Amino acid sequence: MKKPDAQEVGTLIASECLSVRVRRLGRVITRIYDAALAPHGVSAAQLNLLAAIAVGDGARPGDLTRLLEVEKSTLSRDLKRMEQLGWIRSEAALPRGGRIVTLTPAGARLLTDVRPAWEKAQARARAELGEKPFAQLRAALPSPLKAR
Amino acid sequence: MKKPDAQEVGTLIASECLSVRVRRLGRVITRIYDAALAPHGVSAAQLNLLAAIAVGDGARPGDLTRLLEVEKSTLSRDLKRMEQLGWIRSEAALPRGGRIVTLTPAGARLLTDVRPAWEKAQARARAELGEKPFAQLRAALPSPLKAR
DNA sequence: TGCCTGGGGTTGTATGTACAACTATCCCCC
DNA sequence: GGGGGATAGTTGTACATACAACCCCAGGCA
Repeated sequence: MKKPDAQEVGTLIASECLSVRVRRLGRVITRIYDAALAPHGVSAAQLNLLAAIAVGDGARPGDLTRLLEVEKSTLSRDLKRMEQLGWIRSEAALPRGGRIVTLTPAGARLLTDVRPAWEKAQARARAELGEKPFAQLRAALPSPLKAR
Repeated sequence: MKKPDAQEVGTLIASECLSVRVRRLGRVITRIYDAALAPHGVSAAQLNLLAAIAVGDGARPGDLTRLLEVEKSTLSRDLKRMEQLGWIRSEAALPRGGRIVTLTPAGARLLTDVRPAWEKAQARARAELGEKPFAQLRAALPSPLKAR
């Protein structure tokens, strides 16, 4: 028999831990967007990245890591995949081997094509969460664009 | 030049998309908990799972997939790893090849040992987010225990 | 001049995650 | 008593993610 202590700690964490809730939400939300976007052959993560690149019509990888709070090694591989898919292009341009990433025409087309599916996912997420939690969440989480 | 359209859609998604915000938050939060828990050799995801198992002092995998909203194949592999680490045990017990997963003494000890580090992470997350967003988030997201 | 430092990027390795396909069981019902 | 369907789990494959360890190059500085 385990010490009853472990059960208490387990209950505490299961009910109070922020990472439990946030990670669970992430799985649910990601599934919704992935399902809606699947017909276009793009994932939620990839669409996030495409959008971030489109905003400035070209971005430096360092900006993207800060904007999306993603590790540089992760970004490196994600960009490589998207480059192989023909959605983006990366041009060596700056001093220290720095680069600039831009959308290809195919990437730009994908982004506009996908918009209805994205709106469907957004609506679906709102419905699943409920109107009120959706709004609370919106209020609690800063838009990455505002964030810096 | 891309059509300006793509830039508009990109900006719309970057600023309005729920998955962008939630996934970004997930990365930030996961990093905080992982860092705090690292000295104990346990990840945020593993602690979440350990806690869920501890709550009922034993659970069926099917319950865990619903509680954590995780795919059964994901759960299968995560449990396998934790079993190899000696934290849990899984006993064949029920009808349709069903099993019951319980903490080992080592798993129970880990859970209690890790509590201070978890509290540190929780405090750190609150500080990073700010008092108000933290509370809003708490209110918007149901505790998985309540959820069903 | 030659070294150190720091920014920018990739690669090795491991985990977390999902979907699809497959296997194994049990249970109901004709 | 033999399907058929529902339930439970594993395995193949691919992507998202992170940390650590590297490599490259530009500038400062002794």
